[in-house]
This record gives sequence, C-alpha cells and structure tokens, in this order.
Amino acid sequence: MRKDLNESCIIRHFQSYADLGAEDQRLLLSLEEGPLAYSRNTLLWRQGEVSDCFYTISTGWVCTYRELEDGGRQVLDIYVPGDVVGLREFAFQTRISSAMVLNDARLCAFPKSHLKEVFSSSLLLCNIFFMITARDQAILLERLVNLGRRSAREKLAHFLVEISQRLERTNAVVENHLQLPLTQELLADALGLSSVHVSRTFNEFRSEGLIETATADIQLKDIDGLKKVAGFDAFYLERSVNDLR
Amino acid sequence: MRKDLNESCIIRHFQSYADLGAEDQRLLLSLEEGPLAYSRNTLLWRQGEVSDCFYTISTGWVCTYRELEDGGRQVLDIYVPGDVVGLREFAFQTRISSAMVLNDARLCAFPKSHLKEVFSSSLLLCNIFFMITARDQAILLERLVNLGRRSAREKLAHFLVEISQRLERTNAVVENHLQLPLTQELLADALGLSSVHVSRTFNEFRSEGLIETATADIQLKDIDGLKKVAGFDAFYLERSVNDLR
DNA sequence: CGCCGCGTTGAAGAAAATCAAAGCACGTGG
DNA sequence: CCACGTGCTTTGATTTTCTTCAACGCGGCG
Repeated sequence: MRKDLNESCIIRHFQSYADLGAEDQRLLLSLEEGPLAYSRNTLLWRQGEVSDCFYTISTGWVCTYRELEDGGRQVLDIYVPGDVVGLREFAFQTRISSAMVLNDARLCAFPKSHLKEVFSSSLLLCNIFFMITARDQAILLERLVNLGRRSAREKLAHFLVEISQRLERTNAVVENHLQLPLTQELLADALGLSSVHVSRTFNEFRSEGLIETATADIQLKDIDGLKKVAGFDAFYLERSVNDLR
Repeated sequence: MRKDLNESCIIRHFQSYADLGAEDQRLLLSLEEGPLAYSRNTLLWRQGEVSDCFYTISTGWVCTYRELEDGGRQVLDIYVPGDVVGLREFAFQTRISSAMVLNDARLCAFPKSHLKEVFSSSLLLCNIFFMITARDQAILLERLVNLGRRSAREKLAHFLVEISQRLERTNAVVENHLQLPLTQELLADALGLSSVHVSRTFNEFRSEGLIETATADIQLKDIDGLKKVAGFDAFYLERSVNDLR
C-alpha cells in the first residue's frame, strides 16, 4: 500500500511553495486519495452541495462556474494540470460554485475533514494552504478587472496569454501551441461575452496575424502583440507570495 | 496602557465567527494598534508597495481598486465598518491592489509580521483568518458574476441590496435609508459602467419607484423589487461558513 | 463672486448581443 | 463506405445596450 512520493500531485504542487520535510510529505500523502479517472463533462460538484473535499489535477482541465437564474452562467476560473481546485470553498459548509471536468482527466481527491488534522500538525502546511488560496484570489481579481474594464479584444487576448503562462509551469506549451479543450461558448461564459462575439474576435486576431488556429490547437504567433492588446502584466501570477523557505 | 476590550474592532469582528477565549483576546489585542483617524481620499497603500499590515474599520468606508494602464480603474470591493481590509494580500509580499479611504474614517492597523505569532499560538485564530479571507472571496466571486453576466440595471440593483445587507450587520441602515459616501463615478468603476450610465440607471429606478434619493442618502423604497431586478440571492453573504464553536 | 466637484441631460456613435441560417468536423449506425 | 445527426463554429443582418462627448445645473467653499 505504499505510494510513490513522486506520483503525488499534491506534493508536487506544495513543493512549488516551500520544501516539505519528510514528515510533512508523509502526512499529506496519507490523506490524499490516489488519482482517479474522470470523463469529460463530469460534474465534480454543484453549488449548494456540501463541501467535503477538494481536488488536485493530475491531468486534464476543470472549470468552476456559477449558474444564474436566467439559465446563463459565469465561468469563474479554469484550472490546468498541477492546480488545486475547490480549496476556495474550504471555509464554507456548502459549495459556492459548481465545478465541471472539461476533458478526460485524472484527479486526486483530498477530504476536507483531514485539513484540520494537517493544520494542527504542521504550521508550514497551514501556511501553504493559505498561500494557495491567496494566489487563487489574485487570479480571480485579475479576472474581475478583465470583466469590468476591458473590451472583448482585451479580454480574449488577456485570457490567452494568462493560460499560456499558467501552462508553461507544467511544460504543456510547445512553440506557443496551446491545446485548449474549451468551446467558444465556455470562453464566452468566462469572459462575459456571447459566443458569437468570441468567434468574431478570434477572426480579428487571425486576420491580424496574432494567432493561428486549427481545431482546439491555437498558436500564439505574436505573443508580444497579444500582451500589448491585453495590457498584460504577469505580476499577479508570479511568485511574489511570501517565501517560506 | 490597558485598552478596553470592548473598544477593539478586531475582537468584535472575530467574535462574530467564534467565541474567543480570554487568552486569544489578549493575544489579538496586544498586536493591534489603536484606532487612528484617516481623512477622506487618504491612500492606505498602492499596488506594488510592500504589504506590511492590514486594517480593521472602526468607522468610515474604504475601497480597494486596481489602476489600469489606460488611466481607468476597477474598484474591487468596498468595505464598511466592521470589515477587515487588506488581509487578502497576506500571502503576497507586495500589494496587488490599491486602497483608499472614502470618507473620514477610524482604522486599526494590524502589522502583518504579527500574524505568524498568532498562527503559532492559536489554532482558532488561524482558522478565523482563513474564514475571513474566504468570505471576502465569496463576495469577490459574486462581484465577478455581477460584472460578467448582468446588465446595468441588474448590477446597480444588486450592489444596492448587497451593501444594504452588509450594513445591517452593524445597524447602519434605518428604514432602508443608506448613507453612501460614494460618487457615481466610483460606483461606475465598481460596476464596470460609465458614470453617465449609472446616473441614467438611478433615474430609471427612481421613476419606477424602486428608490428615492437625496444627496448621498438613498432610500430603498422597494427592496423586493430591487432584489427581483438584481436576481439577488444572499447565500454568499450568510454565515454558511464552518461553525467553529 | 467664481471655481470646482459632482450629477444630469441630450445627441451620436461604438461595442456587443441577439436571431437565424449555414458550414464543418466527427462519430455512429446503417 | 456513405448517410445522418450532433455539437461547435462561422457569417450576416438587425437591434440593444452602453459609451462618449459636450453642455449645463447646482451646491459648497475659498
């Protein structure tokens, strides 16, 4: 029943914040449930449900969203391999957003009830959990600015650059080719636009030589151009968080 | 040099999450700096600056915002008496947003360096800090939905209802009269609209009998009507957070 | 008084939504 | 292997929503 330490996605993720001692690793690992396969469009949870665990993403993409009264929805965030999803709801008894698997994925569940155990055993781990939610919040905050004060062109350009940078952390970007398992409708729901308008904006970018597309593969031909369009500033993604080492 | 326990705004705020023992109260209090007066338009900090403390609001209003390249800004959140502002940045070395005092106010500073002390001394306090950031995030999330997927009417109505509910916690609402120390331009920057359009939307609400206004005093004549316009659901404000008692 | 900040109003224009139809890739079953 | 359905994208036409620009009003205050 021994698991390979290197196999654990939560430990890999946590190591990127601070070096874990053997004891902390063992503690974390004992509480994580091994990666399970989830198929496209699986609902991980819905808003209002009891919030009993969070997940780390081994492979695949996940998004969280809020469903609106009128049938619309607002995508809150999109998570890529290596990310932790659902920690946001730690302090709530019920989910405040829904979560869906976007393509076939492998996730590790981490029961919430184990967190108190972690907190009382390890100050370092407690701090790291705090920092992950903080980074999550920084991204949310940037999305807020995106939604409130940017045009469709800026929104889309910003999103593409952000995702590409987040993917680079885990190597998934080769020569600026992004494999986005996202429909334009999902993109629209994330950016506060209609899917029709997302399509048109993609058109514009193509005709301006900023990107090239071929079904779910997007090549960012001119990243600097995109950053310029977006007014992109990566500070919010960077490890400007406290260094605990 | 003894301070009156009841005078402390941070203790009052924390008590609303869980009963603090005498020891926890003493610890918190010893780290808080007594309330100071701040005048209207004072900048508490700017994005990019070193993040060294947070504040609890005794009286007055504060907002956080992001300044954009093009001179515009996005107001992220508006804080009212009893709120904690700046805790969001705990995990960052530098501020990710700016903060400004909106009207003459009294604030208690709480040096960030003291937080580790708190964390290592009291598990309960550590948990409460976690919960406050979570609630903050829930509000941010609702604002995200507001910005992404709602019309000007919905945005404004939603904002009015939310603020009125948040003020009720601290008694500041009498017969649905709100004293908002906010210019329409600030409101516009919070809602992702132009100030002109905010003015027009206020007009609509007035002519529909939803509100009445008289310089900085807004009376919500028909709250249920506003809630209906906004599609308001208070779940995100409610104490659905874990009960630590 | 005269300036300044803020709210209001009108007119014109831009940005994005909506509606509707058509195209295209892909998988499934005949 | 082809026909067909389904899900997603694209395109055009039209309408709605919101912005922008500019002017004016109004109250407070030096």
